[in-house]
Amino acid sequence: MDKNQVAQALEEVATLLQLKKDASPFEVRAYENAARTISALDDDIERLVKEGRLKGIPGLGPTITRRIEELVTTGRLSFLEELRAATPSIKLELLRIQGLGPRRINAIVDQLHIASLEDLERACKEDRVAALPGFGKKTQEKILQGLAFLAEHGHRYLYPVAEAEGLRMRDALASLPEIVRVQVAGSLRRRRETVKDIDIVASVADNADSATRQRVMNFFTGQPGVRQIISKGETRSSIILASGIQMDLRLVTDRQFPYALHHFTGAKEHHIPLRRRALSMNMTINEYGLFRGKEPDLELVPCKDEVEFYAALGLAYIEPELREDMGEIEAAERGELPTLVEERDLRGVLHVHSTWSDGKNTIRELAEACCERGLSYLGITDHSQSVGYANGLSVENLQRQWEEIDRLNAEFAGRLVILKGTECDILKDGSLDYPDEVLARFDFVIASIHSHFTLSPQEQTERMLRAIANPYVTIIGHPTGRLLLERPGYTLDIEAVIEAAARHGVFIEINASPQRLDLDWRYVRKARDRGILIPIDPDAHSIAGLADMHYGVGIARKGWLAAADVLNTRPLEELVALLQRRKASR
DNA sequence: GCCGTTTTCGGCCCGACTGTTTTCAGTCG
Repeated sequence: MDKNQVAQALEEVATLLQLKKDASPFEVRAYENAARTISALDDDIERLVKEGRLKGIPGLGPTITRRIEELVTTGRLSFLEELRAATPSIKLELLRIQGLGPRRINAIVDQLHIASLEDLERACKEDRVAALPGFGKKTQEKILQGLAFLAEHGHRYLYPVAEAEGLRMRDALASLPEIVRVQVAGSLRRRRETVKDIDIVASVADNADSATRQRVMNFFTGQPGVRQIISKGETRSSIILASGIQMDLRLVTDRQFPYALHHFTGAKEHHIPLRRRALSMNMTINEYGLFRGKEPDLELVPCKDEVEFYAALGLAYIEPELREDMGEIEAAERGELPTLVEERDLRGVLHVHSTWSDGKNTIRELAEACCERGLSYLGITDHSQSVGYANGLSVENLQRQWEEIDRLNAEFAGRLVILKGTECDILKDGSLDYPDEVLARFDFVIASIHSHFTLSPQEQTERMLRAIANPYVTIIGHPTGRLLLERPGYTLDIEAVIEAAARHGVFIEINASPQRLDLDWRYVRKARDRGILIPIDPDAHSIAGLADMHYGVGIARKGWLAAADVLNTRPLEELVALLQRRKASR
């Protein structure tokens, strides 16, 4: 049993607990905290349990420690099983409906004997929900809307969709004379791989009146493409856009802006320890300020931006991408946060498809586009021979492609170097899709899985480990094969993959395609800690696809990567040396 | 359920908006 399974069980306990009628919100939080604590552990959970070292970890008291020990040693958690047995599954389903929390869910299910979403819809239409104490017509109508929304948009959005909407609204608001500062906040600013809603924070002058705020809110809710107004006040309004995504605007005075921006950037998990820290320093944090002292003698600690905000708490500035309660506060305290990689640090690209396989542009067109982007090398990696659907290259066609690359390199000399690469399939048994004598002739080899997704976790891991051990493999492509919001990755032991890659000197890519963003940022940091250099690869199938590097950089930053941790920030000579060192070591 | 250099009991991050109320509960972020 690994720590993620333990964390998942604790999270499930928290979810089920809050649906109990006499639930204590603090008990719920205790399990949520414990789940986070466990997933942040560096040590092996089974060893910690065996050696009795769970005790003393902050956040794990006697009860939860006992429960974890039971789970790890027996593989079962009786407390969780009791909770599951006592909680109708419909209550869990209803949690996904906006506006329905534990209290209302209990009232609905227990008093109206609702067993399905269809039951609930019928109860609403028959006015039985509105008749419940504490409910009314409007609540019932909201529930109906929530049901419809869940049916249509019960999912999250890919980062680029949300980013485009967020920037469009930010720019529209910035054009208003009433607005002093405006910025996108929330999970979008933290560059999460998917986004549920968009938060925007804007400021008006410190002396702005109510009418000014109303004008801004009218503008916001009156934008083209607003499908529905969920709520509208003078400091907060929520809308649903035509794309189905929800957008919230928070309006504050300009003096409050840095605090509000920080507050609405989150993550909630980052705020909780930060506020605890503030309290220990005789300060309190809310969205309107950082205050010293206690009520009623609160004194604002002036901050003109977030840098000063963190400084007031004795911390180095924490970039939004890092605000996930993954150790960033401790690192900021010690002054050990990395300087995160930026797009302009990238010197070249290594994972690009051309018309030789399933790409839309010729190598020449791609090379020109790279020059325009100021890049100095381009790795062409068309698919290998067995990938029929993607027009994979036979050995014969490879030879012709290499001749073309040689000609183009002569033509582009001094501007760009084109490297001969391949995205070579990892076959079912872990062998590669070209013979060794062919692999030996590439400048570099990306090895990827594109078939047999349903092998057992053990088989899939062994398959991947065998590929990593192949001396001609330079980079592992999209290591889990996930497609965000579509399908999970193939099940394999990613920690074992990282371990093997570190041992063999193989790089693991961040596939920058916004549908993939694979390696996941949570593992990027682990790979970095094991000394693995990470290429940020666009997996471009066209010139436009080169721009996806932007999303890969976001994930690299979330994974704490500095420029030095990224393979393709290296100048050409250094990159070639690194690729050859790998060759020489076999 | 966890925690403690004011506390082993009584706190636990904090505020906006909505709707059903007539002073507040529920939900959300």
